[in-house]
Amino acid sequence: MKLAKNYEPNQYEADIYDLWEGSEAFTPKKGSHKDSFTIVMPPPNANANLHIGMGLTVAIQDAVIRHRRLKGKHALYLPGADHAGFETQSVYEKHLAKDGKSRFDFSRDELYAQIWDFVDENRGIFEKQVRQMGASCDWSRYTFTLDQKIIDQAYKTFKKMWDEGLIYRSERLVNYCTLHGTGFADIEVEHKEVNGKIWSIRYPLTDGSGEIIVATTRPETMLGDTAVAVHPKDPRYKDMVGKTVRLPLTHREIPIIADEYVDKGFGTGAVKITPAHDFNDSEVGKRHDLPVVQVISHGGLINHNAPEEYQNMDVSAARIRVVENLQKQDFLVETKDHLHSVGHCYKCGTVIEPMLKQQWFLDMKPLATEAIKVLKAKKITFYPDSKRQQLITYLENLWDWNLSRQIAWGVPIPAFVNIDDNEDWIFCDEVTKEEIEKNGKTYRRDPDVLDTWFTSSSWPYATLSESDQQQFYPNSLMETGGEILQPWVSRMIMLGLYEKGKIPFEEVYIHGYVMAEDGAKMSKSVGNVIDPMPVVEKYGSDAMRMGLISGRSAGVNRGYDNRRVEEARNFCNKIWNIARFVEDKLDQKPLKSFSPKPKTESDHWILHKLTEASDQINKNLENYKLSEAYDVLYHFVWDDFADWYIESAKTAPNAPILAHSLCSILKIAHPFAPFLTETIWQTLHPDDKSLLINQTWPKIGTYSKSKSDDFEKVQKVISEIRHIKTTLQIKKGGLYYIHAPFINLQSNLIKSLARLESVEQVRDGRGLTLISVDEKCWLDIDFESAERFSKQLAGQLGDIEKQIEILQSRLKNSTYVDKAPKDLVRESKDKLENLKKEHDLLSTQIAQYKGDL
RNA sequence: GGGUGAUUAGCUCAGUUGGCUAGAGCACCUCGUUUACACCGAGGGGGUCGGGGGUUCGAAUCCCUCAUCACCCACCA
Repeated sequence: MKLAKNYEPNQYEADIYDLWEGSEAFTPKKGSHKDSFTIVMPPPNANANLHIGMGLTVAIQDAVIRHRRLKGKHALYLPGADHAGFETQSVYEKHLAKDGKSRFDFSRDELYAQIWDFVDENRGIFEKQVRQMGASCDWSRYTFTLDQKIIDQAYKTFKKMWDEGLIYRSERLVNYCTLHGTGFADIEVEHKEVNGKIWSIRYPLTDGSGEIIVATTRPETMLGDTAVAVHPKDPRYKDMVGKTVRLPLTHREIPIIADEYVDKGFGTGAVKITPAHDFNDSEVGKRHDLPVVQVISHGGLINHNAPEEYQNMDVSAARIRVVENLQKQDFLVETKDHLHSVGHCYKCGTVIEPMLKQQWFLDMKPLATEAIKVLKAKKITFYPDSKRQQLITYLENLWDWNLSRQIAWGVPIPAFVNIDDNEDWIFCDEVTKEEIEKNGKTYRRDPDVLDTWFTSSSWPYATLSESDQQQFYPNSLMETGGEILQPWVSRMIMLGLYEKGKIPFEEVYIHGYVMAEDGAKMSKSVGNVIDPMPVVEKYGSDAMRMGLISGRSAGVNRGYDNRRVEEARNFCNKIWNIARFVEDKLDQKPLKSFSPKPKTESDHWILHKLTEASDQINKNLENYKLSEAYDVLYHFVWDDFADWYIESAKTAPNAPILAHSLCSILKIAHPFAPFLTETIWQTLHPDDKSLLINQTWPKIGTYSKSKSDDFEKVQKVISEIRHIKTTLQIKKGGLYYIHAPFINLQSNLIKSLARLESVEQVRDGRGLTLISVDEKCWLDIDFESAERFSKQLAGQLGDIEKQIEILQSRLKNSTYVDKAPKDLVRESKDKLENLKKEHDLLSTQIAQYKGDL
């Protein structure tokens, strides 16, 4: 089989993936933990097609996995999908809305079943797309977050925490979205700056001795006020503490209390306290044992605890009415504009209402403390390291975690309450039943489900069987985007330590977001989301992967750049054509059957360069410098191998060296361009069942360093001549054809390239031609370009003189000679010597050139 | 309010403990009718590394300060 002229990725990619998947290549062999390498894929949401960010995820993770596999590790890349509880349900609700329905038209079980089908369909699409991107995952270990083993693990953990008193049930303020009808964890609330107003309101003292003026941004909540607070050391209000005020509009009598929480400098220094609808107020209320008056319902309407006038109004309407009435009754002192931060539902943008609710909470203190310890001890390496500190800060300020969600799509909370007293809770994992009997009593299931992060936080071990855990836990690398550092990475660390007593992974690599091409964040509502699949179809999966990796470093957000993908596509084609050239010289023998025997200087040089490149790429990949590794590969293959070695090898190709080099290039390029390299490998091993994916990283080649250096000297000469006028070219039959102005240089060059003893000269009006005696090689000298070059040479001479000056003054500086590292000083001296020589050479050349003309 | 990161060529970005004339890709200009490749080859132009100050023999790199832009966190009514 011959390689076609251009690389057309979509002709090969699907077949190649099947070839891999059909073999055992993706399944790691059994072995020790030390000899293994694991990445458990952060499960993408199973509710939608993949976007380009997943392309980057796969590109990075798969490159690392393939590299470790080539290095001889038992590499496991475990794929998965996330049911993404609330996320998925809200996507599905949008589907329902199109048909004019809402989730409240269905029972929980019906809804659950419908979403299950919906997700099942999408999961197929997503799995196919991950395959198209070339991810070398072990599909036999594929895990969905609603698989029984994950649920079992979640219940096991839940029970353990329950038994140890870490999980508790409590009526507390939670972040509540009145539109979605569910509570959230703190991390899910999005704070936005909002231009609001701040109102100052007169609260008259009941004893008629005056008034106190409070400032608030939410006047409607005053319907539920149960106190006014001032700072204990505030002289303005010292005498008022202990008195009571008559709450305007509702006319309830509430006390004035003193609490450290109040900031004397803000507003009027007096704060209204609404324990039912504000987190701070709730804390103050607890300290002072204040009553809690809830005036906003879970649907976001004012309830029966408020005066009738306001009942069933929504919050914003109530606010307007309250302000109007305050003004009418002369309680309003002033209104000012006020910029402040307000929590919003991250999905629908509804203002989050702090709402009193019975929920399950997890006490985070003990878990966080352990996690902070391992983070501070650097037991886990972070790329970039700044993310580690960020996590510590987060963990240090963590509040208890609200585990309850009032949605259908998720893992039911395995808790049942005694229907007689509504207080006696028992743990039971028979969650398919609504009610159970125990000890002659009836218990009803908690209708809520667990926060999706609670189940997915066991991901590093729950995905693995018992025996797998021996080999693959802790995982080697957790590679993920920065947006889930806090909600997910932190919790995996806490739960891993809690359940397994070990860190869940040894290294964490955080990639930045792929932004839209203009640098803005991609979002569905803006409509600038980039779909990776058309990119894969147009340029190939390899080009997309390399294009995303190229020039991108850990933790940094960057826009998608199609030029990078085109660059990578061209690179794929370059490798392809290198393979075609080499294929011609192989004489039908399999690529890997050659052992290299370097003959010429260039042979030694390319083996040296190859060794250097494979070494650097290896080191960069080990340190997760994907972009740098790719860069080394790109320039080695293109500049060194294609532009220098192949060009110089055209006259007398050394097949074993070409074959060996290509063989190595395929291996070191494989992590970046798996499809392309495997396609070439398969084509060049027609009668062989071996797979490139299973080969081993290239061994260090043997070469002579001095001969390699010799070739670099030749390169330098050639470069100089090219600089004069372009063409070092090979005619049919392998003739050199060179334009150049300098006889001496030319003669040397011809000799070094063609190893000739003598040359003949022919001169005409336009220039001078040098021809080797056997007429296999000649140089054509063009006076016109020589003229141009003379100016450049003069410039060059000037540059060298400047450098000499700098070096000389540096070396005259005694502090430099004393303080700078000795080898640096020596280097400077050597360099000065070389520059001087170069200067002399150039001067003579210029003189000679004038003679030539 | 607190924190983090960024600012380098026309564009998108590299530049790991301070040390070769600051790099790449794309774009631009000149040249080339080459059986590996025009998804190509050779060459070229283009940057006072955001401004200012400091430390140092030496700063894109360390410190201070100012400016602009991102992002994250947060219970100041």
